[in-house]
Amino acid sequence: MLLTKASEYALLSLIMISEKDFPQDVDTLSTKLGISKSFLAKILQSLAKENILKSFKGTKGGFLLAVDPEDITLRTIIESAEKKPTKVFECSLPDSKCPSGKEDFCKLLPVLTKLQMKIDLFLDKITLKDITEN
Amino acid sequence: MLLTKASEYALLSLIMISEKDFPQDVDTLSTKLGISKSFLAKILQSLAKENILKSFKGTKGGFLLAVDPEDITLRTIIESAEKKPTKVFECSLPDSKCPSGKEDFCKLLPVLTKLQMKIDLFLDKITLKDITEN
DNA sequence: ATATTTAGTACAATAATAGTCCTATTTTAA
DNA sequence: TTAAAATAGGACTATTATTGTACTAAATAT
Repeated sequence: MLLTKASEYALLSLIMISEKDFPQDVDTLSTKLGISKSFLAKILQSLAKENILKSFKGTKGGFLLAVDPEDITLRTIIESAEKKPTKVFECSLPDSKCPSGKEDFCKLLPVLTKLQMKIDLFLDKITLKDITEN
Repeated sequence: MLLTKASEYALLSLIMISEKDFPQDVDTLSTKLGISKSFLAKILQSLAKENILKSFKGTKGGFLLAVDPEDITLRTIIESAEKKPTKVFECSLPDSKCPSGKEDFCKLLPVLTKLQMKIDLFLDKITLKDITEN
């Protein structure tokens, strides 16, 4: 699976947060989604660290979008939630064992890199606005 | 990560197997790749079960391609190795908690389904022949 | 016959994901 | 100015998926 629950929860929270113009707190959000409060808190904190969300402590605190929905791409959201880029594949063999043998390039890498590029392009093109509007 | 080592090893093995016209045994293949013999055996057995490979027991036994390289798609190989379709995402929330709320559809699903379709299309289009020839 | 090789299953180890818990800090508002 | 409400952060635990091992059975070439 390319995306984990961290991304799922991040995206669903962002949809909910973007609908309001006052901060949504983790307790409210996690209750609405029916998921763990602490886990969601960690995820939203990651999004805040990456400047997708602005966080407010204290009473009436919570999370607000830090930027316009059209400036937040799916890729940014997902990479922030997963705390690493979403990779199709990572070669695990040492060069010496690559069956490409004499030829000094891997036969697999070019095709999988092409797929990676397609995915990245897609995730870069879709913004939170695209998801929420309609 | 979309692909696990099972797919990586499956693909690399298929590249090697397709280069020979006599059966390649697991011991030889695993040694060449520098990976676990039993693990690779299980993977190749999966491929045989899905009729990607033909297996031969006994002395001089091993694995051979069961069909022409141009008839084996990346998707078939990967799904056989992973023993399940490669999914971008699987919704884990009950409908009642989906923040799409009143509207009875998920805002996330359409966009992620579109990505899934793009990936599937790509994996269906590439064959083992495309990978091996160069 | 026997050595070689795949088939199959049950098990074990490791790693990634998902989730919990506690304490500290900040902020609002009574 | 203090109490309550919230995020911040880190350490820890639990669960699940991946990766790998071990063993036994079945088939086959020589």
